[in-house]
Amino acid sequence: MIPTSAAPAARRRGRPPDPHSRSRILTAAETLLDQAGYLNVTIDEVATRAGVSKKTVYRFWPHKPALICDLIVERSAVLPVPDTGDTRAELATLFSLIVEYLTAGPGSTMTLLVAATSDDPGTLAKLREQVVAPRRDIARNVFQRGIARGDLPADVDIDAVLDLWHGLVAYRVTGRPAALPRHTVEQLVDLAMSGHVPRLPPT
Amino acid sequence: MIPTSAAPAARRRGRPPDPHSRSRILTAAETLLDQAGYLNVTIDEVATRAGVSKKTVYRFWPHKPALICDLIVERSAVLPVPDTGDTRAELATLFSLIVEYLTAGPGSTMTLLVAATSDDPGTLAKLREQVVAPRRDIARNVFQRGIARGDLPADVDIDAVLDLWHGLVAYRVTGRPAALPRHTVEQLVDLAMSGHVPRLPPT
Amino acid sequence: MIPTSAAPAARRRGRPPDPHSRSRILTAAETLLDQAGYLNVTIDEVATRAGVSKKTVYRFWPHKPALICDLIVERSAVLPVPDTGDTRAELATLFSLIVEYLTAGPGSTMTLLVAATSDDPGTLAKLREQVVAPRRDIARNVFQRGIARGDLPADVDIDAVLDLWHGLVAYRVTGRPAALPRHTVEQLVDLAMSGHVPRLPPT
Amino acid sequence: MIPTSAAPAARRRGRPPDPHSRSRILTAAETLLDQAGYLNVTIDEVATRAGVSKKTVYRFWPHKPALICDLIVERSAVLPVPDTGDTRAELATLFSLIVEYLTAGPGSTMTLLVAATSDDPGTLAKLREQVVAPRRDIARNVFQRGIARGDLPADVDIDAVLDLWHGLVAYRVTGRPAALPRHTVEQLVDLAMSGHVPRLPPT
DNA sequence: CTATAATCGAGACGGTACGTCATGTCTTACT
DNA sequence: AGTAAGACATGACGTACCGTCTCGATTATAG
Repeated sequence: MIPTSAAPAARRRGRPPDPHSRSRILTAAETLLDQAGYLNVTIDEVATRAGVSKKTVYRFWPHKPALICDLIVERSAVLPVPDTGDTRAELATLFSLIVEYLTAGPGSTMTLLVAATSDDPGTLAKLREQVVAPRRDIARNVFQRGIARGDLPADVDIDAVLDLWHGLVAYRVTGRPAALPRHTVEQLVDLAMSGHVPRLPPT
Repeated sequence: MIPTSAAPAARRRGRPPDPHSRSRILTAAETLLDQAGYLNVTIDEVATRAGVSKKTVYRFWPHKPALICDLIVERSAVLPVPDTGDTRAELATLFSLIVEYLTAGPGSTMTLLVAATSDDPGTLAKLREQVVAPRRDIARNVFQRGIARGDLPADVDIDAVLDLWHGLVAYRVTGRPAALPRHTVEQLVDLAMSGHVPRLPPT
Repeated sequence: MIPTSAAPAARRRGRPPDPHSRSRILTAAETLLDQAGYLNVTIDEVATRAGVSKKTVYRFWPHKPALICDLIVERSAVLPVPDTGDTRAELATLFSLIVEYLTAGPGSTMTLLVAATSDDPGTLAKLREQVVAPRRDIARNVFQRGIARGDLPADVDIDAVLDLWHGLVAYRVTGRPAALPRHTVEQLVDLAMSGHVPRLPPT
Repeated sequence: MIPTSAAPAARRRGRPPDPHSRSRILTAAETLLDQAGYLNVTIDEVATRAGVSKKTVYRFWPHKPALICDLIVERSAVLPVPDTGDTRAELATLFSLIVEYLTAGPGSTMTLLVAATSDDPGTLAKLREQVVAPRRDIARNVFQRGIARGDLPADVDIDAVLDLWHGLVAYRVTGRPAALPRHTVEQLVDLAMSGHVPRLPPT
């Protein structure tokens, strides 16, 4: 057989880390999370399903919440809301992405994870910096484009509006399970378009 | 008139459960919950502090989540929003009660509790019927009084408005920690007063 | 005038104890003992099977070992070895009664009960006074009749012989389960008849 | 010659059990057993004293009786009765070792242990195979040496004699507490030496 | 005929041990 | 060096039995 590997310079010693492990652990954790819920995810079970030892899991993450946190970080695709020139359409897109994220996507675990991590500021901070903040920036951009186009008042309290939207969706998922009808979503977008939303205080 | 008196109630036998124990357990659990958080509440510790055996705890509740559930049920005082004739003031009162409930009150444990109960539909149902629903009814009344007075449009989608408000507060507490400034609250009340909120679809 | 009934014996007031309870409890305990063994006998279960409350059980006996003790006491029929004039036949009868008692009768629990009661001198004493001692007296009589008839040496160490016999049977039941063949029993009786057994030391 | 070497033994993986733990647990259990008796031995306490977690205890043994069983197995030193050429002296030594074993040694727990294991045939079998049987073999050898030397009849029913001896001692310890005087022991040895003991049936 | 007093069945109670399980760390042997 | 297997300390879980203690019903004597 032909000796492949053309003398890779600066040979590292020892067995190289398995690049697949990390993602296999994340996949296993995700499956379990969906099936059993956060509190029933077991590191033992994750390791078994990933065909990996617990040691390896703990090499990548210091503890369970950190693992779940990363799971959410990596699975939280950035909000794809292209600049189409149509402010109303962009807001509608944004809203439906929020719904999808919090309903079926990784965001549905967020609330719970945050609750379970309430005594672990580090993981909590990471979650906010790497998941919440980037998404919020994108969402904010959508509003700012609308303001720039003159479609939205300049003093719209963007964060308040986004928190209202996120909050509504999240609450209908966990707190008081109920559907979110199409027309309610459209009304909320219309209210934003017409400026009937919280405004920033005059500086 | 037919006296709809219920059946003779099938005489119970044996020593009745000590209602004293029950409330002492709940009190101990509440203290622990406030001090250490849901995940650190221990049945052993609750029993010890209540001066009660573990067996007695498990006689009243089948497992930890059920205990905490009852704790929240009993401690979730009904929303006291008296009919003052002033719709705007009543809405403001309602909003601040929501804030208080979700920030410092029993509502702050709800998320984790709901998660821990995910495989116990009974407890979950109880939580919703005895805590969420009654509070929602009271809140709805405040809006209906406003409608009756002509201060609010008849087709306000009350549940949507309340979910928006609850959601915003909950999200600012857990998901994206941020203060909820006074003026934002007032703007939200004003928007409701002016009817710039979701409406029910025409039937 | 009728003399007011000489000494009405201080008539007790209140509901009289149910005379059946005691024996029904003993019967239930006996059944359970046979089925599940001493360590698996539960007062709860005994009470349930006897159709009686635990309170009633504890009215008759202070604790579990005492109940089992009484069970053995009452079920240990006195050794019926009639004086037939035939010493050898009487010894054989005695031996087979010992075998029956320790193998299938109440005696089979004795060893265990004694072990379990090792820290309860009171119950232990009762057991010895009311069960072991009376049986021993009868057994001793059989030997003394043999001595009186001149069939046995006067200095036979009766207690040693009886302890040898009891010990052998008990050991074959619990310590080293094995059958006790007929011919072994006969040999032991023969050895006693021929005086080849421990003797009392010369006083 | 065929090398009867066993299979390559299917290489075990993972961290091997710490043999240190095992013996420390046994030591702790032994201390507790001596101090408090079988029924008062607590796995929690054993684990604490051994500086070991309960889990570790349950890794080695499935339940308490199994632990105590192993304790007795390991602490039951084989009967040291050297071949001195003097049959009578050897029998006396054997008898006194039996007394010591059943009086102060591990044998005194046997009864309760056997009872506690009544629904676990495996543990029971182990107890008999590894404790009772080896001791019996040694004891039997002493008699067989005596037979070979011509000091004892060839058809002595060794097991019967040994069961008589064990039974007597055990009975005087538990069933009918009484001293076992020196002269009684000597008489029993003499009876064996003179062949006045049960014999095997002619085959 | 009512008051008093005891027993009864049912079962809650404090205590204590049980045996199981999850977390996060550490060890061994293999690659 | 990195890994899979898996033992380890810690500590909560929920269950079982013991012996005690109510509760309301029942059943007798006493007045």
